[in-house]
Amino acid sequence: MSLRHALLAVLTAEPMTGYELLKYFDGTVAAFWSAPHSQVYPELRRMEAAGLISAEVAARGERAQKRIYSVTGPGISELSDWIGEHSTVPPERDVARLRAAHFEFSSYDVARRQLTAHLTEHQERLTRLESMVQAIQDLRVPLLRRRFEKRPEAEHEAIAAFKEFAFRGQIARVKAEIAWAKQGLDLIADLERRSVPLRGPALD
Amino acid sequence: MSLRHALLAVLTAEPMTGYELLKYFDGTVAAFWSAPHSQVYPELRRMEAAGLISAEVAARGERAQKRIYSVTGPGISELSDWIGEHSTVPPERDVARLRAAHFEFSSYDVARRQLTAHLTEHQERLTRLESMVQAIQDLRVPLLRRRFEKRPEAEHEAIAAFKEFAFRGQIARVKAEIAWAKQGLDLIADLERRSVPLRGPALD
DNA sequence: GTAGTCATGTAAGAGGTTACATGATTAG
DNA sequence: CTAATCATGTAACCTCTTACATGACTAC
Repeated sequence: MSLRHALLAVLTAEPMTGYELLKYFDGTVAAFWSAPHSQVYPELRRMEAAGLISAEVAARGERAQKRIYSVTGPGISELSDWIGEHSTVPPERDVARLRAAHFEFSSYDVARRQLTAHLTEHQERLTRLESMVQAIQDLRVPLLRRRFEKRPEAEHEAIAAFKEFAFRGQIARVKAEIAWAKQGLDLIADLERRSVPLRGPALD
Repeated sequence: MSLRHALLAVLTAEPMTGYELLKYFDGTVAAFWSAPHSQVYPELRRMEAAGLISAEVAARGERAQKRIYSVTGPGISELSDWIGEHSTVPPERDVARLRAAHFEFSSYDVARRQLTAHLTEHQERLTRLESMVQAIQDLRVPLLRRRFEKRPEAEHEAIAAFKEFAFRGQIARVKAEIAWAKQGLDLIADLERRSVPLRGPALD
């Protein structure tokens, strides 16, 4: 149940509404975790019921209201405990790899299209991730600035370092995917040039 | 719905029972996809109902029976179509990274323990994956040999190449994880040596 | 006989996706 | 006045996890 901890983690930066939280889930934090609003709003209610966060009902305009959530003491403890928990790596479920392992049921054209899509998708991801790391270094990340405001200056270095470290992990991963896709395209080019036959979708 | 295609992919190698399929899911194929038996048996029944596989009921001993599944023509088509389908990369959900991004709520000791666990877990994976690649190259993989027996020799090269390629993708990924964990341990050593304070789980 | 393997299920519940749904506020 | 944004829900459905359950066969 990590959605809960992802939400807690964001809320430790500053109190905010579910709606604002969702924007961070589509932006910065999405690199590690994301969730649709249909999952976030009910979870926030449950977390409130569990005492991990508290809501302040504020007015927006004349009639409308909004709930601004803050992390409570028990919420911080919960987050802290979770950081130290032992967790087994979840079983692999990788569609791209499963496909690639059975490209012989398709054609060189189809395989090339899949790998090209994989490549461009991860190249785009890489660009986003690298600009995030740059933004962390330049202290241009709003959420990070809020964190800094709440904590003594001596702690700032470690806070930023861990964020950057996490993003560097994602960068390493997408770079590995990019290299893999390129290798695959090379492999296909070679097999095709040498006219190595594939099984294809032939009925039997 | 990729469980279905993972099962189809394995069954194309040779007809087998759900039980045997599960062993492959714990062995070779587990590097890309895995599922518990409680998910596999019902799915096989559904696939049979959909005409993608057919079951031959065979006797085991005097009283007991078993169902040996084979992929049908429509099953091969389904697998082939799926190879070419466009699929969006699923949203990231990475507990290790989410944790690492918030290590400041913990202690250097706890962070080190998490990263060490990450490191050793992926080192073990690496060993397994590398021995799998070796086994593919030496043609010591039973499932691959069955595939070869069913296909003309000219196709063997591409079949093996795609399997190896897929495993190399997993190897690249775990190597990236290993490097990341090491960088994290270095980072922690440096911060700790310089006595950079962390927030810790302090209640506020 | 008994432990290990072969073989196959059901079911409750957690977590996640997708679609349906509503309404207020604000900027142009 | 109208479109975009703010704000929050419900519900059906699918996938996956975990636990409960059963029984035959085989080697010792």
